[in-house]
Amino acid sequence: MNIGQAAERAGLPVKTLRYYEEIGLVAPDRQPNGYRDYGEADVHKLRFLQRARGLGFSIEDCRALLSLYEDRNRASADVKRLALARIDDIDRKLEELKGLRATLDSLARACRGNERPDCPILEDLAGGNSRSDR
Amino acid sequence: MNIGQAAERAGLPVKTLRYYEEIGLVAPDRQPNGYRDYGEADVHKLRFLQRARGLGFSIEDCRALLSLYEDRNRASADVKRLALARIDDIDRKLEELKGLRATLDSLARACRGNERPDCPILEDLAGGNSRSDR
DNA sequence: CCTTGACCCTCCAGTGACTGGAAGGCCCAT
DNA sequence: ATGGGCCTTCCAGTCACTGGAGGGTCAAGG
Repeated sequence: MNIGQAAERAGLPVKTLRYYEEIGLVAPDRQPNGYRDYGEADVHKLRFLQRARGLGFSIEDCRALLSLYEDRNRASADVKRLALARIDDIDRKLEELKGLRATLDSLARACRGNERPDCPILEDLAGGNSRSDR
Repeated sequence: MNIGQAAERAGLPVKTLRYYEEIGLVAPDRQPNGYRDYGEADVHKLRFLQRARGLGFSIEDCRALLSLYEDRNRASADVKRLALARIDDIDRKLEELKGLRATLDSLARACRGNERPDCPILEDLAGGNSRSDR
């Protein structure tokens, strides 16, 4: 099938499919007229990628996952290791974001948000550790 | 002062200072030998940027924040609005990450992680909505 | 005076994962 | 034969830097 239909079925933009071919992730056949010719197995791989990317795996992770998936004799331990590493990444990111949120929230709460020029948010940004480092 | 010292005091890499000059965020004077010459006010702005970037404000947000900061007559409401918008961004990101984490976690829990080739993680990635769409 | 090493300069290229657009070829229906 | 929709390649841009080449400047030590 043509790239448009494959993209539709994979839930990915056409541009992304071309990009994935360029970096060697999914390489479709070519029709005599030069059009890419995606088969069912390609669409399957693309869907796999769509989902894995959506779960935040990097392209390189996806490449590993895909080769694990292609080679059904590989141990599921490898895949599990990748998934657990992703969970750790996510946990770190969550902590970081929660910290940011708390800081911004306390700043916003302290800010009256009126017409007067003084603003605790700007003061904090300006001061760094406020007056504790002077 | 030279760029190296300014970078040190702002807690930013030298390359970043040059980049900030290039995009017109902080433009230091020049010494006769062509070296950048950062003053106290510049260092102040750089620290401001370091902190704001660390809180996840984009460069464009920072540009707005900085001009608000420079112009002390502006209302703090503008700043508060920016901060609240950032909090909303963070909340959305947190929800998204929690969802990803839950999916990965349930997948990893279901995976025995042994030598056998079957793996619920790969099966989920392959199947999309698993069997509900066949 | 010369060298060494730390610092500084500009300019160019690369990152990740696409995205947008130009310029042109192919296919099908009218 | 013409129009519209698909397809092709190639190039440039995104964001916020980061790395490196190739060279200039400065202060200290021999």
